[in-house]
Amino acid sequence: MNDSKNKNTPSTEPTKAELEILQVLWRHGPSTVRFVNEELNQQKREVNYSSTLKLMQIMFEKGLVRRDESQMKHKYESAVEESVTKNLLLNRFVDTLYEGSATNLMLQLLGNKKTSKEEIEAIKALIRNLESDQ
Amino acid sequence: MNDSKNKNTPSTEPTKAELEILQVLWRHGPSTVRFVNEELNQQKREVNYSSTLKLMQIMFEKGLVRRDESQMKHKYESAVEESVTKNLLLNRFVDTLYEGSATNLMLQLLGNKKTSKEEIEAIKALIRNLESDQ
DNA sequence: TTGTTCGTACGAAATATTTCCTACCTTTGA
DNA sequence: TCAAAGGTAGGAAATATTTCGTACGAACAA
Repeated sequence: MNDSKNKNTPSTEPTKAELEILQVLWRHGPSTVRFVNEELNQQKREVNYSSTLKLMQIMFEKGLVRRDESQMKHKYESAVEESVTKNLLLNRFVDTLYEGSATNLMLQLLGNKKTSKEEIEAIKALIRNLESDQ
Repeated sequence: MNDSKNKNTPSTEPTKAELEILQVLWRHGPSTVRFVNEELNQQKREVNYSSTLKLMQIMFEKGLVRRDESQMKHKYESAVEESVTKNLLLNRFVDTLYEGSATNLMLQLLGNKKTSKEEIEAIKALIRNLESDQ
């Protein structure tokens, strides 16, 4: 089944390369292939224009993006919501690595050297807000 | 460069299937191929014995696992530490999806429907402990 | 001893994903 | 008008990953 009409949930998980493209679209809104390609080259790595084009065409077929073909330079935009997609990936991640337990992930995060003191502070503040809201 | 001598950091990211095998090894310690294969079939999905074997041989070449060949039934064990590997994957995940910000990930996690009330409670408790420790 | 079971090794096929070449059309500027 | 620049489409190659068939040796039971 293909739920390309469903604006939210990607029927198929975006691959790594597809995710990079989605990020550009989420950040910049409707964009041409050339723009996306230039962003990728600038932000990530060398990619040939036609590679980006092909990928975006595939994403179109999968329903991951919509496109406006009224102009020659097609405008592509994400067909899946950022938060929903990230949530999906996050859940999958937590399921496979932390037995589905967000707490386990948290523990890892808080013990993680890459998580700075400021980050931990921010997280604590976040929790305090949640607590007072209740 | 191949750091298979380094007990901790995988030189190459484990793939999805490799990760499944590592999980079994982490949970059960040194195991035979047959045991791992049976675990996978029970916990995850149908896999042919020789597929599991092949994968574990590849992991051996990559230095992801060590093996004891003194018996005919080789015993494999993880050559990469669970927490280190998970940390690596977690960091990569946070980098690609949340601009490297653990806080951003937290926000997503706390707003996530799949994260139960109990989970959130546990996280809060966790933070309270951290606070009082300081 | 001999056949059956269970092990390893390894090539190769099957899939999934990514990259790029090439054809061909449209736009634009000299 | 026409060449150059820039678009799309799509096939096919290149890679990465996963799966499995098959050969062959060791162990074991009849």
